[in-house]
Amino acid sequence: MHEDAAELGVSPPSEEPRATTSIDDIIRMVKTLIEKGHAYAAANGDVYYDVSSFATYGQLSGKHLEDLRAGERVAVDPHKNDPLDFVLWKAAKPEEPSWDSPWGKGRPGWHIECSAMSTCCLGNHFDIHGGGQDLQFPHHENEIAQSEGATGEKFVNLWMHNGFVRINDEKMSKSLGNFFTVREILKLYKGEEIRYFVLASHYRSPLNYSDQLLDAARASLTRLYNALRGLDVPSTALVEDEAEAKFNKAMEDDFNTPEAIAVLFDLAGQVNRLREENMELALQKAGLLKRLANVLGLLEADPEAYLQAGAGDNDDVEQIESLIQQRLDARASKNWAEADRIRDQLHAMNIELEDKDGKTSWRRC
RNA sequence: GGCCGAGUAGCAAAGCGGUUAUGCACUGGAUUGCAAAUCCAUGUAGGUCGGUUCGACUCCGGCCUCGGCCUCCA
Repeated sequence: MHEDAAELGVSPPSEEPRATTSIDDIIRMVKTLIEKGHAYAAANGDVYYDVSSFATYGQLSGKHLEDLRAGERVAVDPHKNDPLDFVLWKAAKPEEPSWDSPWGKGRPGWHIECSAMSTCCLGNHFDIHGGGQDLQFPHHENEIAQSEGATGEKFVNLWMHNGFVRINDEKMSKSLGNFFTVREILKLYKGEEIRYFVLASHYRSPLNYSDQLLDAARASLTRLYNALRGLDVPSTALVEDEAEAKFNKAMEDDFNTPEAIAVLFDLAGQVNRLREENMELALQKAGLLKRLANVLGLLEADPEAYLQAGAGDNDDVEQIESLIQQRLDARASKNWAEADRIRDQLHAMNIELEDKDGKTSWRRC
């Protein structure tokens, strides 16, 4: 998993706590919740959270307790005071791993694990908590109730719930048989292409996967790299530019990456136009383009290297360059038929040529 | 059934009560030996039915469709 994440340009986490090594913290939090009147131990050895003790329960997901009770569809556990109460500590079952606790042997409930571990690693109050949209209720709702109930402090400032990946507008799932992994896609597409594909729609929206969309991502990225190609891009670029303000505004608006990417294309167009008439300014804009794209983890590669790299192996570079030289010779003697034949041959190898200023560059397509 | 969220041109995807989103694809032109890349110009939208407004893709309501959650597990 870490390898695949790295391929997509995802930074590794600084801490990865495990529930099984956080049992003491979990027990401590459950005890605190009981002491503060937010939880109760039932006769069967379970400990439950008393939802009615937390006034704002349901606020995150916009739910009301009455609606939730009305929607009950399943037989209620008789040990709960209220059907909505959820388990903090579960009495041990014979075949399951268990730990000692003040309430007897048992194991933690799912929700409390996350509250205890996040509080331990990040403190009582932290800035951003993310997760899939399916976790908003009840899991995140329960985390808030637990953490704020235990600490008396605000839990997190901002919740980010991402949409699901779908395939042909169907949910990706094992039962539908349309399940595949990042690793499999990485055989066909570069990590940066997948990253672009993900960033090209808002994180809250569902993301529909298809090879056509990955191809489109590839084409878009090619345009951006083409704008930088052949330029000696300065590492320090324009301090002030309208584009930067627009980019930042988009990102500050709940990570509106599609809008931020549109700014990148505006800059790419400017660079392309300025190359002819004002190289100095073109370089400044290119530097800005690269710097802003880097914020999104894009355009970090050398353009030439990127455009010539295949998704798989590429051990045929020598052959390609030899063919290009043969074609240059043919062109020099105005043997257009031979030149075109070689270009067709390269095209069959998915190589696209570009003649410019007497030189020929190539890229994979 | 209840509660949230969404429905934008050929494909994908944003903002915005009136003025070009953006990318790919398509069309015409420039450039090129021909291409490619690039530039210029242009076409194609807002699920549906109503309402508010001088004016709605944008606000309000109904309907339709899709997604998430509403039990356990993580």
